Amino acid sequence: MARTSDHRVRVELIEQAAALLATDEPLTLRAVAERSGTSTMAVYTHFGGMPGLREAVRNEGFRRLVARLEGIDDTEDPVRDLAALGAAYVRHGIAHPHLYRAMFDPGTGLENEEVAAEGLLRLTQAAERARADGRFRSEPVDVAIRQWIAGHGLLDLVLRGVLPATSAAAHGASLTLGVFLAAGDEPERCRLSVTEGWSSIAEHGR
Amino acid sequence: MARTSDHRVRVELIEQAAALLATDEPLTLRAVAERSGTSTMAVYTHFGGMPGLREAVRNEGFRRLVARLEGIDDTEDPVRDLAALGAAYVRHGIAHPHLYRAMFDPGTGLENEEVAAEGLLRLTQAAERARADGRFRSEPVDVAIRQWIAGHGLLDLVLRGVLPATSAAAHGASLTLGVFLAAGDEPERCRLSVTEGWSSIAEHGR
DNA sequence: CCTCATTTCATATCGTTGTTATGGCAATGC
DNA sequence: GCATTGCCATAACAACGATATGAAATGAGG
Repeated sequence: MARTSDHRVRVELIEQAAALLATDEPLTLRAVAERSGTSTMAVYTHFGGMPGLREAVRNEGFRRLVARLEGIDDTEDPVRDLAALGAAYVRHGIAHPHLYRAMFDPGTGLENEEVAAEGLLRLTQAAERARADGRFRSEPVDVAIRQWIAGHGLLDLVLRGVLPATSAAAHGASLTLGVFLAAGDEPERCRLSVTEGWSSIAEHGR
Repeated sequence: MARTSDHRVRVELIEQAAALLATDEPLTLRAVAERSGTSTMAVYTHFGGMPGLREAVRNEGFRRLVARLEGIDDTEDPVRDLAALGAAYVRHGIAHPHLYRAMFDPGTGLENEEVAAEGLLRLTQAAERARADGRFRSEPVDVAIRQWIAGHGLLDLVLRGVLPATSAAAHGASLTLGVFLAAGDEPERCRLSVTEGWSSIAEHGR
């Protein structure tokens, strides 16, 4: 076989596709090929077609998001950590709107289900620690899913322009607080943990 | 001018477009024209093009959703009513997945912003009553927005197939409970109101 | 070093999509 | 009764994704 491992073209195509999305230009087969310095056939040899390329971009988006979440370190307050993970999720989405939008666009989703589950696992682990500490009574995975739902709903409405980005922090913190209260946490401690967890991310910028 | 008011073709086009979406067929210009018994130009005379038709379908979706919400009658428990509105929202989206998806698909959104605000107003009014009864401390419109965020996030993830539809009720009720707890309601009363409000809708079917 | 199988991609073409141009037709206002 | 005006059928166009075909490049076996 010729060229066993040399994805230079492959990663270039993904990169240029993401660049097109980031600049609001329509993601078209010919545009990606031209900007990558190759021809349209390259997309077919590497991804089998345009849907394959889109899926590759989507997986790249999930990878970056999970990497971002894994950059959040545990502290002795798991509720704070879970709030910090939710805040990082929302801020990452706002910082990379087109990539986040692409992550939830089309079709199947085999590989990205794995990496999405990997990201959700991180939330679940924090919820498990919170339950071990006696602060949550609900099933940890349910708490994680509900915070994901809240973050995704907030992000989706903000990125569609129906809610202003300036209100994201207030709504996000309040929703997180509600999820934790419904899970059984004590109101005062909970409010403190959520405030800490959410503000701990604010500095990071993007 | 010929034929001052006769939208027969207009509503037929919208109807057939919605029918295409409902059967998972691709919404294409020629398909809509053929199924409506007319030609492609009709779409341009009535909607100015394909985006205009899509927007008309979207507005129709909003109208139906708001009509559904306005079918929820007030009781003496505003918290229960607000929960019932959220439940109706989620159930309606699950019952009409393609229409709900179309509502949040493309671009501008002038007219539908009005009708969307009209639907949100209904939630806000219930939250205002809850605040007048001393059960909520938060700003009513914020409570309404947060329940909308939760419902939309849940609906979006369910309709994309990442969450099973069977789990929608449990997550929806828990998220609603959390929003109300974060707004300041008393836990026991709140849990009762949410349970009542959510189950009051179950019978209605679609 | 030569050959040959295999991968990769450049060119050309096709089917389908949304859009525009053109003209006929029917209904309305004077 | 006639011109005007809105409505739509027909046809052509541009752009898109997809496919066919063949040339160039690469690595393995003798």
